[in-house]
Amino acid sequence: MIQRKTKQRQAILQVVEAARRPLSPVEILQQAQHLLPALGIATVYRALGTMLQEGLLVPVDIPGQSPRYERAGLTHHHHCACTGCGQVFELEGCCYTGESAGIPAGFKVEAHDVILYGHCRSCQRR
Amino acid sequence: MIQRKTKQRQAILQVVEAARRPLSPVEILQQAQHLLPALGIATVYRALGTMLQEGLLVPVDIPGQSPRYERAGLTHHHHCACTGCGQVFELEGCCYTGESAGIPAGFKVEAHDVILYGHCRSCQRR
DNA sequence: CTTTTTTTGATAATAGAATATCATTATCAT
DNA sequence: ATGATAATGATATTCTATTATCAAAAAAAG
Repeated sequence: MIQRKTKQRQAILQVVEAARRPLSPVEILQQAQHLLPALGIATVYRALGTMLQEGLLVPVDIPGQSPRYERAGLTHHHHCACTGCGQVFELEGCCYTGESAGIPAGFKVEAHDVILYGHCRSCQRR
Repeated sequence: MIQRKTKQRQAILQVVEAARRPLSPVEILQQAQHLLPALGIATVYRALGTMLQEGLLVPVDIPGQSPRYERAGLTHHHHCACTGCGQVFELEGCCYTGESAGIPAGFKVEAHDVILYGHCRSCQRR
């Protein structure tokens, strides 16, 4: 699969790398359109697909929401999500010890996720 | 909203209460059809909706999957999900201490979730 | 600059889950 | 048992996210 260097992909990557939080495809589209107003949503999905394959990005899944994406290679961390506006933020570090009771016999844990839910500052007043 | 006692709702509630793990709407449909073969998916969704409102059930959200449901009132716990077959299992207790670094200023944490991912015994051999 | 081939953007198509519709059936109060 | 009305089941519809299509534009190579 040959990859050409296009303005669109550069803009998309730039937006994701500059973000301090994981972004959804639509958020990426909107922010990248500040750089390239004609950018289309299909291009965003295509770029996300190849960047995932290339290992430049990783998905961040929050239940009930479309997947977010953040740049790969960040130190191990988790996220918190605002129930009001849907924004997702990064946390630092991880409290998970690797031990849990009740794991079914034979189940091999390979990954884990911790998500905090709440309301962000702007959504407090409701 | 008046609630009549129907065979369908009894079967649905019975299936959820008997399950040792959270079930998706389709899983509930399939298992309840062992009791009531003519049961339709619309009835399952309707029953889940009212049972959620009544507080009989609570949703269990796993990223990228349709929501599961389990009976309400269980002690605080979390879940693990098999990446192979998609089954979700209950864990016991909770390791989350309530402290996390990097919470954005003004963000008020109201809930949290911990999910372990891996492969269950039957999905090991692949 | 020209040619070749990939990428783009607009939009149609698809897929999956959840909801709405409505004639029929079942429940409940009398 | 009967009548009023809620619930059901089959299916159509909606909704939303993602993918496919294809002519036009852009990138890379010569």
